[in-house]
Amino acid sequence: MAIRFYNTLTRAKEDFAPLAPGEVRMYTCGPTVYNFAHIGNFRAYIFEDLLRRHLKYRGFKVTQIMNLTDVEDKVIRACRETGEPRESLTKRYIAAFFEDLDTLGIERAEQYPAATDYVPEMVALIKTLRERGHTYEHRGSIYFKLDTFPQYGRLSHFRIEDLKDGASGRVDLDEYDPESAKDFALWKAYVPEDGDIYWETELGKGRPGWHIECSAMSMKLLGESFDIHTGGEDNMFPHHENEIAQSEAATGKPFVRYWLHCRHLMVEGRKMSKSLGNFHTLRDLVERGYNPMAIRWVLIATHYRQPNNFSFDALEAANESLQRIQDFRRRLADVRGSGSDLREEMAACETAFGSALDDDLNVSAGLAAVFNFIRDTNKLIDEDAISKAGAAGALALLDRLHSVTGLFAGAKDDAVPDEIQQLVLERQKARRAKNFAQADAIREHLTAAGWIVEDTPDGPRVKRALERVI
RNA sequence: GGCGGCAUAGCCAAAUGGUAAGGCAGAGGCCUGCAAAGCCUUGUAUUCCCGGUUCAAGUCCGGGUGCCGCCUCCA
Repeated sequence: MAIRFYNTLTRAKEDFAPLAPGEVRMYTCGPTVYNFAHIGNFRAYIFEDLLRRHLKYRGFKVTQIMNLTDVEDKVIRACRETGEPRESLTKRYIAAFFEDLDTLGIERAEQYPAATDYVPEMVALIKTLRERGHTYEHRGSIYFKLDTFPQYGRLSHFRIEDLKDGASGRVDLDEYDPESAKDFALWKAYVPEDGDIYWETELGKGRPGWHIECSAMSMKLLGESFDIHTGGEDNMFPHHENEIAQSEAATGKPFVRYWLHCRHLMVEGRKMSKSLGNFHTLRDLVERGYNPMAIRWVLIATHYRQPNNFSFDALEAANESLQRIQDFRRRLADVRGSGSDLREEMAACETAFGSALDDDLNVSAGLAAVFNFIRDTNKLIDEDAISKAGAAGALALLDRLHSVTGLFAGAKDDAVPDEIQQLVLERQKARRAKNFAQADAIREHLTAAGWIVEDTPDGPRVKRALERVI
């Protein structure tokens, strides 16, 4: 069955076929590096991670580009307020961003171009637009003239005349320069507030507008037409709409074939906001002792086009689910007997999982397939009806599905320290002597140290308790 | 004011118009010295409310209610 994606452009699920067979070129809108990213940002990055991983799982060669916006109003404001030079400020937050990606097990894109490294490309693109009559100048800034691009609004399904100037409250219309508030800046003339953040170019002294970087970098690195472009739903308008206008007006070619947008994250049923006190950066949660993989689970387990309700109850549930998977892996690793090689069960699981993901990344249905497999296989393990090869195959299956979801890894640190092992042995001795009081005391001691003992027919098994809330 | 989306059990969350997956939590049981893990059983689910279409509606249509996103630089 074909892979299908919901394309914002057509508002329908479409069969996916890349321009070049076997190769997918995708551009995923990245962070503005003026602050630590919050978990809402990471919902988008994890959705994009799932997308690239599933495409790879399906055999595509993936080239993913994610931009780093290191010059933009908020960056400049942060520099002005802190007095820190732009270079060092953005460098710090870029480093933090990559740390966060690692924390959540997000695979690296092929390239992370920074906007400031592509100023010449942006200038060239703006010059092309100027030559083609799509721009006008106003007080040294260069704007895109929307009425030269009649297709404007095709992605967000907005009609220009329906847009209400300033309705978002973000623009002070009295101070707004262009001929129409809907025209957007390609190049912004230098103002004193910009400090030392400017470029001397053929377009004058100033800096690029926000939207132009994505057009310039994506077309430079992926070609004038490419397969997939993603972002959060808020990027649909105006950012992506403007990218389409800039790119297609400049090249005359279709810019992007599949536009995928993910819905926002809510926290405890409300929109995440500082004033509601439910605003969380990844770092906050990790510092508070939450398991990063449980965070990944919560962020990934809801279909990307559904609003995802992040809650601490859900985080706890995700932690338990991870524990269940790790226990399952441990049981498989201990299988020694003979019996079923699980061939049919594994095929059924992987088929169900794969077709769920093929269907617009329906990860919830995919997880259900995995849990069904886990339950059925656990039953067989209880009955001692699985071969060693079958258990090894099941572990290999989990590894394959892990490559898509990043959720099915084994326990990170299975090495049991000698002193813990010693206590386990002592406890076992006490149990053999029917000295259960002592055995239980040792067990409590182990639990306090973060280790859980399970008595099995093959003897005691010790595992580390998963990280959880402190 | 305009455009778009969502509402499924205590929580999280799936479901080509064909009779409501899965996870977590809770309850009972098997197993266990006791646990843990695992398994079994367990949720009358009025699928937000009111109408309608249909042999059949969580799903389609209309009207409410609530929430979310966008309307110039927020994933």
